[in-house]
Amino acid sequence: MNATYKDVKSDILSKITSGHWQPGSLIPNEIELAETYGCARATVNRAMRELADDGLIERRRKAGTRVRASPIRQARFDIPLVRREIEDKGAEYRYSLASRSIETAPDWLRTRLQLGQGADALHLVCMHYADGDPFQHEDRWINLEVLPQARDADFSQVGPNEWLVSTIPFSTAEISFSATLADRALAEYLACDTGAPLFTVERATWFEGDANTFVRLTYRPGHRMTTRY
Amino acid sequence: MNATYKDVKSDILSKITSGHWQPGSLIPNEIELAETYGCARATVNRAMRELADDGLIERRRKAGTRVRASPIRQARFDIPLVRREIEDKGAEYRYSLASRSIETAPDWLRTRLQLGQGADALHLVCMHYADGDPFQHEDRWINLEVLPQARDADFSQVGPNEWLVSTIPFSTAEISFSATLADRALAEYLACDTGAPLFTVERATWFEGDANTFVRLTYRPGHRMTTRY
DNA sequence: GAGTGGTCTAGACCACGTT
DNA sequence: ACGTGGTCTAGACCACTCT
Repeated sequence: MNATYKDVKSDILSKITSGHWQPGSLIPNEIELAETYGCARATVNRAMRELADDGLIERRRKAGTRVRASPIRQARFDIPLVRREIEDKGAEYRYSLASRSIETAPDWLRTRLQLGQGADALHLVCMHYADGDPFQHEDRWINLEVLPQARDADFSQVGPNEWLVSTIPFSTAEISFSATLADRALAEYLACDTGAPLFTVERATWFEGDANTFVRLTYRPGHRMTTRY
Repeated sequence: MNATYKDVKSDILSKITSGHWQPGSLIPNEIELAETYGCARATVNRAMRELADDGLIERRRKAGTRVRASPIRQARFDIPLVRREIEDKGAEYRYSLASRSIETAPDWLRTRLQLGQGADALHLVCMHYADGDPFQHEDRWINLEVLPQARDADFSQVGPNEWLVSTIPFSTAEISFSATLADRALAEYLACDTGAPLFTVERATWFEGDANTFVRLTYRPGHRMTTRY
């Protein structure tokens, strides 16, 4: 009696994980569950909605609620600023700007960001250090048509990431992970051997339909991105 | 008037993304918002709760609700079965078992899974193909103390992943991504050059406190994992 | 048509944390 | 102490979709 939505959720969850309710099987409807747990239907509804969001059950009007046959496993990763990533490990963060130039966007970038022909872009290469050791190499392009103020921004002290976050805090992004080989330039930046396998993150972000930046982040050898679910 | 929680959510969202409500600023409380939108407080509450879940706002009792200064960026990845990953691309899936043996768990595995000394583990090496081309190499260890039935399972037709999902459908996991170099064996399995950079996923899963499996999945060169947020 | 989940309401009480 | 969000309730109506 007087069950909270958390009580209901965890009880149903345990019925599922224990195998008491088999994958694919039908779960009692909300009214029955409300009676079972002695609570309001809205309380059951919230518990069930969260379980559905977590990918454990599948709900359809009229057809009812079923335990997912093969649960949708999803992992969530926090995408922190490099500075935080480093400082959270208790290391000292240092940033440096390696190069800065204004270029007409190369073809691959125009394709990636859907830019017009001859569009100007600010090209930055930066390094992020943890306790003095190379941690991450950043190769960034900023769309000057959308962000003309980047032309006058000073990136020698503050990284473009932090500048961007304060300039356009909310945007949609496409992010992708892959493995790349250290070429000679990268090897020098990251103080590793040429040919080392490097974990790489690429991110393109948009704000209200316009692409504003593309960045390729390459981590020092051995870097791992970890999460639990 | 008669606003739904989706109306409220998207209106608040646009006030944030447009910069109308600056990062760090205080949002009106639920009662005021309910009056503004002409709906019940519960409706506003649901909208705000979802925005908080999405990492856009920060809520604290008594202190009120604020736009996050630096939004928590989080990406969600679906972790599909390889079979689905391949079939969803419209390619034909093929599986093969390369080796199967029962071994005492090596030290690194015992550490990773917190196994006792001399624990037996089933060691499987498998390949997953897309349209006949190598797609993913799977190096898996299954804890036989927890899953003794794996000893008699036939992994020649069905991959261990699918077997595990149907055997212990729900478990917690630790997953990590990295880049590794193709050694000679991997290069042969994946039909690539030795020294190629390979995207690698490692996953350890637990069920009710007991580790049941550890797997290292290595993708063919050039593989990317992509998502939007 | 009918059963199920999806959502809204008006009100209530509680839990937390700031002041 | 008090203001805010967190949650619950009992009831209502609606939207979807299966039969």
